[in-house]
This record gives sequence, C-alpha cells and structure tokens, in this order.
Amino acid sequence: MQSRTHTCGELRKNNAGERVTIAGWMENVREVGSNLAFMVVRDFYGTTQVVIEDEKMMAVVKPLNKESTISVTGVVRERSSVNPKIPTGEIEIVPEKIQVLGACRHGELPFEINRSRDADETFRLKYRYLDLRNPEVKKNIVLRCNVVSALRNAMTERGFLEITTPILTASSPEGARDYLVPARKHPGKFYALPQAPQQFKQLLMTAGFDRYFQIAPCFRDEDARGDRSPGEFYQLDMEMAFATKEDVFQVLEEVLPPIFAKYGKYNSASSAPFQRIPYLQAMEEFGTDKPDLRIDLRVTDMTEELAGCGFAPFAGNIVKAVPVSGCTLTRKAIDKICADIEVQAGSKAYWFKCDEKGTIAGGIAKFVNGDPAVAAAVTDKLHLAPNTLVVLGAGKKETAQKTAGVAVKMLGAACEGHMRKETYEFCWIIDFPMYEIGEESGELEFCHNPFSMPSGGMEILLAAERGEVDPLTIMADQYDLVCNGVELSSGAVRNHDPEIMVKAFEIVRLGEEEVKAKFPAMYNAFTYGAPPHAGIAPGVDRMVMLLAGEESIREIIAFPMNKNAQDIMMGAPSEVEQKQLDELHIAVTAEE
RNA sequence: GGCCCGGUGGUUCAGUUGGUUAGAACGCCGCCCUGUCACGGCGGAGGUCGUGGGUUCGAGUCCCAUCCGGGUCGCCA
Repeated sequence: MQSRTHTCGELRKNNAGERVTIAGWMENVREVGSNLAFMVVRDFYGTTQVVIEDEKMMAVVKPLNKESTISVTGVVRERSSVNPKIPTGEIEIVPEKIQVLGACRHGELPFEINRSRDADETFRLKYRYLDLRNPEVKKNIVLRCNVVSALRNAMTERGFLEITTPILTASSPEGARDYLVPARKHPGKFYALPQAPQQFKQLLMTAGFDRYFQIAPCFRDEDARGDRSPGEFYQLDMEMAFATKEDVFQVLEEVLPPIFAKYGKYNSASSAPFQRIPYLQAMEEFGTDKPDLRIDLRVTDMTEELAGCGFAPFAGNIVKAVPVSGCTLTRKAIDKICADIEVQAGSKAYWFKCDEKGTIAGGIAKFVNGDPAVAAAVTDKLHLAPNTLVVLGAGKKETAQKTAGVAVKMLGAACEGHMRKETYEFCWIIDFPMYEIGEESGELEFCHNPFSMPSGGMEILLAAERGEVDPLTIMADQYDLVCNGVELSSGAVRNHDPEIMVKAFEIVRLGEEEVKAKFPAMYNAFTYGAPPHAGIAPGVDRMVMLLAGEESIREIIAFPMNKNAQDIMMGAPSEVEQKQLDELHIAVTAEE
C-alpha cells in the first residue's frame, strides 16, 4: 500500500496542483454521465471528493461495492462548483491510480452507514463496526476520549495519583450482585469482579497515598436501564486523606464545570459553590433525590387539604401536588403526560386545573369541588391562579413523592417557561439518613453503604444506644452529586475508626464479627492508624451521556451490550468446552 | 419476575369496521444522463406479514400461547 500523504479532512484550495494520496472507505459514487462520476472517500477525519472522468477509472470504480477501502493517488484540483457544506468542498482529486485495499463483499449493507442511528438497535450492535463508521455515532466515542483525557489531566494537575486496583478480587458487600470468576487453583472458590474499588482506595489512604484517583471499571450483575448499562461501567473514582466533605466538594467544583462547559452540548455550567440540598428537603420539594434545578416546579403536600374530598385513591393516603402556573396544555396532552408519569413512576397520576375563569375543572375536579371547604383549602394552599394545572400523586409517602417527582420532570419539559434548558446545573444532595426501617424485615437497617461516617461520630451512636436519640434521625456524612436530574455520583466521608464502625453495626444488631467478616482487610488496616479520608466517584458514562445529550447509555460506549447483558457481536455470553469446565471444577446444572 | 410498547421486502415504516394482486421511502440491480454533492430520470428484482395454534367463507388485521427487541417497576451508587 502506498502511504497516504493527507487525510480525507485535510485538503484545501491551496493544495491545488499537489500530487497526493488519500485512503479511506468508498462512501458513495454519484454517476452523472457516461464517463463522469463523483466518488466520496471517507476516513476518520472527513470526506474528500474524487472525480472520475475517464473510461479507465470508471471501470475500476464501477464493480466496487460501497464501503470498500481504497487508496487514491492523484492531483488536487480546485472544483468548478464548490460545496460550502464540507471543509474539503473547494477541492477534488483527479485520480491517477485507485487501489482496492479491502473490498466490501456485500452489495447490500445491514443499514445505511450515515443513517445507522435510525436502524434497529440489534442490527447496530451486531454490526457495531459498521455503525461506528457513521460520523454521528463515532463522535460520541471521540467525545468520551476527550472527556476522560480532560478529567485525567485535571486530577493529575491537582496532585492525584492514578493507581490501578485489582480486577480479580474478593466479593465485597456493596449491595449489588457480584460477577464471579471460578478459581482454577482453588476448587469451590471464586474471585469477584469489583463493584467499585471502594476498599482498595481506602486501603491506599491507610497506606499513606494522599490523593488517589482512577478511571475505574466497575462490575455489577444487575438489570439494565436506559441510563445504566448491564455488567460494567466506569467511574472517576477518587479519595483524599485528611480531608473533609469540603475538600472533596472543592475538587469537583473546580474540575467538572470547565469540562462540562467545554465539551458539553450546552456550553454553560453552574460554577462553585454548587447548591447544597439536604436529602429530606429534596424529597419534599422535588419528590426525588436527584432534582433538576433547571426546572422551577415544586411539590406541595396536600394530604390534609384533600383528605376528605371523597376521591378514593386519596383516602388514608399521602397526597403530593405539583402546581404548574401558566399552563395551557389540552386535556389530551395532560392525559398523555399522566399516562407517561404512570409508566415511569409505577403509580397513577391525577390532575385538575384552575381554568381561565378561575374555576377548578377537569380530571378529578368534581371531587375537589364536591366540598366547598376542600376547594377553598386547595385554592388557598396552592395559591391557585387561572390557567394553573395541578398534577397529583397519592399513596404511601414514597409513592406519592415519587409520582410527584416524575411529574415535576415531565411537566418541566412539557410546559413552557418552567425550565432553563441550555445549561448544566449541579447540586449536592447532603445529609442522608444513616438508618432506615427495612421494608421486608421491618427492622432497623443501614440506608446505604456502611462505610460512611455518621454525622456526630461516636457520641451520636452512643446517644442512640442509650435511647436519647432516634437512630432514624442520625445522618451519614454522605453526599450525592446531581446534574440536570441525573445522579452522577455518590460519595462520603468514610468511617476510618474501627470502634465507631463496630458501634454503627451494633445499632443494627450486628457487631465486630460482622465488620471483620465483611471488610477484613479494611478493619485490620484501620487498627494500624488510619487517616480520616473522604472521596467520591462520578460515573464517567453518565457524564458523557449528559455532555453528548444522549438518552441511551449505549450511544456513548464503543461496544455496548444489549439490555439482556449480551454482546451479540461477539456472542457473549457463550457456552464453553467441557474441558474448560472440568479444569474449573464447574458443573452446569441448568441451561437456557 | 410484573406492566407497557413494538416485530410487515435488505433497512425504516404505512396498511381503514377482517375482504380481491400487501404499499411507500431509502438501499440493491440494469439502462440513460458531462459538474454532482441526500444528484436526477426510466425500468426491475426482492415479502412463508416473528413463530405455533384458534375463530371465520376469508386473518398482516380478531383471540390464545410462545419467542425476540426496547421502555419501565422490582433490583442497582
């Protein structure tokens, strides 16, 4: 193969007259005469037009299928008709030699390359190498590289060391299902792929590394979602010794906004300090722990006001309302939104509106109007003005809040004037409860992971033990980072004190034995002098999704699996040979 | 595992209260066209309507079962 002298995105008018060689994929040939055709050659960098104007070249091009790779050597010529839409639109190449490098053997492709995003996703994933030839698809992968590179630079500049941690490790009690790897040398025993490098980074702190980070692969065997790929994902995992929440906040408040503003679809991002919202307040006001601060709608509790309205779903339930002023949606549009809310929240949404005359009408209005006292109380509490839509959720507190939370999100997007769209709004959710009453057990349990330091430390735990403090009111020094309604990350000031750790476990009727059993290395390490430390781990995939403006996480991963955790291109998972199973002492007891 | 939506030429879709030969766009093949750039024009090939059963004189359309895909809840930092 002759080396290329230029890429397909490079040649300009001032190259006219030069003899060049380009190489790439034959994207298209437009035949416009018996011996005149225009060929488009595409490589990573762009496209360049090659003009075919004699019988000899026509004979070379004619039998070629689209998407074959070729190299073209010829002279650059200024075009007689310029195409201002592409950077190389001023020139074309008059070929002397066209060499086929790799013929495409398929006259018909599974989909048209430049329209692959319209194709069925199964086909796109099966032929991902074709899908990725589409510049529109490719650009998200390029964006991802740029973002990862920028994050890495920003962290390194701030003195963080990138340290890789094991992929084959021990099962860790983080809550998700582990991916297990059988240990050939140890029959009956298994490695686990890390759900996160959580314990390793805390051990690095104990070892005296002051600032650690890693673009860390994490593995969790849980079902997929639109914004959650099955199996594996990446986090910007970081941890700081002798640090507080403020130190962690400061780093991310410095690092993230410039990267979001530079690489994001929207070129503005909230600057430091990010707004801080206590968890319970977020649940009350936004109906979610991942509020979208671009939306100005809020949740109002209407339990008391609507208790006696006679609408069955409200009886004995918590009722949460989302009033939307200046809303002129039609009934049909409102019904559609309520149906969508039901799908996303898993619980019905109800509505009524205050019409242009100031009358409560539509939806469940007849119940609200049934008792003048109820109508008056509702009007008063919601400050109802004409043209206000009210969407409600009802049920147990969590259900009502969730329904209202979904309503805020949907209505913010659907109703004019309640959302600033073109920006990235960060916030911290802080003060998470340490404990909760488990839904199944009915007993006190850890809310989240037990690595976090309880706010108030040993004293508050002792007070709880003495019955002076309700354990449900104890907060963990834990925080989430949220951007535009997307939970990017969770982090905490860690519990580095073995005694406090044991005490935290004792509150939920566990103790030293469980701590040692669950975190043997960490517990031991902490008894040898551990620094107070804190960290966080923003999800790289989620960040890139936000920056690219994509709804599906598969659009920002080079080779994503489908919803059922299958790689249909490579054929994973697959059966293996009996010999392999034998070596691993594994017997298959069930098949699909 | 529950619920919702979908499956019709290579691809994306349309297909009326069940009714004659299942359409379109793009792609593919052939011919025409000397400045196209989403080129254009003419012609052509290509379909067991996911699969199996049922209702009916008649099913892409209705019913049941099942498979596959996506969304969502459960689950999950």
